Amino acid sequence: MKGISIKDIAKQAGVSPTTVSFVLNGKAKEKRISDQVSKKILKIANKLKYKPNQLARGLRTGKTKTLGLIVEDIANNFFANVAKVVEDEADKHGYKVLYGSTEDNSDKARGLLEVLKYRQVDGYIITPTKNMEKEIELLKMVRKPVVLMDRYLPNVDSHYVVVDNYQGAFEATSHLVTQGYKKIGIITTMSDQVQMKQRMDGFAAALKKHGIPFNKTLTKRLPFEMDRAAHTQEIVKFLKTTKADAVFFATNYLGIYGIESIRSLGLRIGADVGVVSFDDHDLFRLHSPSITCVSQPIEEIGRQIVNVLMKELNHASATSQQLVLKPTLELRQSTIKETSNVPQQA
Amino acid sequence: MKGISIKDIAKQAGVSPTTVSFVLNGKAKEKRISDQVSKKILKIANKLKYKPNQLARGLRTGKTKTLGLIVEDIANNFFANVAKVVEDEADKHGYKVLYGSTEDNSDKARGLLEVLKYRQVDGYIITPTKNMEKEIELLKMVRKPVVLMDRYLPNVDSHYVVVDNYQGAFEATSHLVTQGYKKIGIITTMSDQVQMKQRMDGFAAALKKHGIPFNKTLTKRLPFEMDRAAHTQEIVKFLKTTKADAVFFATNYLGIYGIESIRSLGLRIGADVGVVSFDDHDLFRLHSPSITCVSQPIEEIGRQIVNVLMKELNHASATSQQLVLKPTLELRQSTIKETSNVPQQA
DNA sequence: ACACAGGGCTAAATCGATTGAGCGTTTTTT
DNA sequence: AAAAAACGCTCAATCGATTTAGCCCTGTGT
Repeated sequence: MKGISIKDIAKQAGVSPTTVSFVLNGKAKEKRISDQVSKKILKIANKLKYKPNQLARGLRTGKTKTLGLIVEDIANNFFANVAKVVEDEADKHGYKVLYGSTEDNSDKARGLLEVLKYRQVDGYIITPTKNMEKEIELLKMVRKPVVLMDRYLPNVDSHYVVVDNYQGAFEATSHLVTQGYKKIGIITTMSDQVQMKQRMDGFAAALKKHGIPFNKTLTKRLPFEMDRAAHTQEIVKFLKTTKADAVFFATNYLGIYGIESIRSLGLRIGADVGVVSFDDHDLFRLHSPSITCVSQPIEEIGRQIVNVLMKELNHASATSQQLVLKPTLELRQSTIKETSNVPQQA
Repeated sequence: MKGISIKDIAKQAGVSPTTVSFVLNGKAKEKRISDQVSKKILKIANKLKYKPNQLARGLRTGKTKTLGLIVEDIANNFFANVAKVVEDEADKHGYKVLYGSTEDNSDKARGLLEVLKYRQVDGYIITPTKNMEKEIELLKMVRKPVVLMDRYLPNVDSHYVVVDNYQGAFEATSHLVTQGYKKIGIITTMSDQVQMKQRMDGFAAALKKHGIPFNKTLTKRLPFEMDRAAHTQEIVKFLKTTKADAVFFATNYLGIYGIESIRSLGLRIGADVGVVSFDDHDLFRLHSPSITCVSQPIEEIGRQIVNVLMKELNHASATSQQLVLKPTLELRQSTIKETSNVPQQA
């Protein structure tokens, strides 16, 4: 039950393993192997359904045809969807994907990197956590292609694919203002990473532009590692004490917790509390009222990530590719203040 | 920037690579290596932060410490959550996970298996598609541990971890009946695989038990590969023509499409059309009205899968472990017919 | 007729770890 | 005191593919 090896082919063709290797790697011309022999080898390889042993090849070449995908949470809608696109795209290039979730925990992230390193993945797709600068630089040093996603590290010159978080938050917040909301709060994560900072900045800039003073008490930052109950509890407290009439939730899971919290207070989404969340989700689309959100172009994010990575794997480019894709503001009912909020199904 | 190898340690310790290998593999005693040398080697290995090259090791031993995870759709809530638990659990045993989605397409599944095979994964977690009997048997033949999930193949004796689909559907349907619904339909997939068959059977048995005749026109089967729009279109058509007063949706995505469809018709979920879906989802929990569903114990599913696989990897057992976990019926508002359906937030 | 240039292919080293066989020394057995 | 066993460790082959160096042969130029 062993696999077919290059030796088996060599034996059948009456040539050396070397020749077989040359032919199967498309170096027949370059290595001046005759067409006769070439064809014969190809035919036999086909007949035996030869598949190169990736371990052996990897051992020799250092290439494993494997990518490492480090996300914040593979169970999260956004990351799971990206993971799917990434898998699909990677597959087109003959790559497989090893994945792992950081839970936004730097130690876990470092552990993952460690494992992926000694598993010798060829390239990395990383949702970086705090203080990962050194690790990323190290990967650059050893010439391992890296593409950051969802966020990047301001002090590290690297490839990345993100969305325009500032713009997304700005539009979302502006929308809240133009819809007539006055006391607009933001609920975000403890993270002081760039994507959150930008969402915060976009939020603040939108308020400023519309002449609304930025009120620090209307800001709430919650740690990722808190559980659902604690999250909703905190959000409820926030809503009660601030009496905000609209909230911008800076990630999808905060949006979900937020909906839960607002409803548990008996407040009407839209009419009593305007809601916008970052990221789209089936829940946002189908909720009553439906939830306005900043939607990320997931397909394109995934495609571009792999795209950049493949370019690097083929021949490292001198300059970093830094793609900032445009998010879309999905206008829905959760930001309608005026009309009373009649559920669709009534 | 090369990694530390066993040779480097050997050199520093002034012993042969063989000795180092023995010590690092815990065979010091068995191979009668002195404590002195053992400790020295261990110390050096630690100092140099030696990490074995998995490729080399795999090439020699045939073990890659990698698992293959084949799911229907990694972007699907259920599978993504299982994937996360699987990754966590596998990690505890030093295993990494390669994943892939079948899209319920046998050819894609076969392709994935093929790739995983020549990547020499040590064990397989498979959500089988139609007609995969031969492939699974083949894996058994070559003594590769396999655990099926979500569904199993009736004609193949293999390990699996599933939920009691019959029971779940039975309870869900019984619940609909006792809530006063009379014309109960089921929307399921084209798949004639066991999990769907059992859900169908559980559905039918519940009707029968309550003296409701099974009406074939109240059954709708939709192909996985259809897109969202086509799905909702079909469901709308079904609802219009059958005038069903309740529907059991056999999977989470069908439930989601179903909610969309019912609402687009202006019908009230619960009051006009009772709804139960298989699988839980944030959307079901937070929808207005909230959606009654059959919830699968995801944590335990993931844990057991890895558990069974690890047992196999250590020493193949003679008998197949076939775990059927109990799902939970989450009672929510979508199956309340009597009271008019007031959204929570009103 | 002799050097030289391809042409067509192969031997052997290599990647890093594992492992069966075995070698010299000391200790125990009888 | 000779034989057997126990010690403590190493040699070299092996996994499968890649790759460098180079061998032998034929044909060309001078």
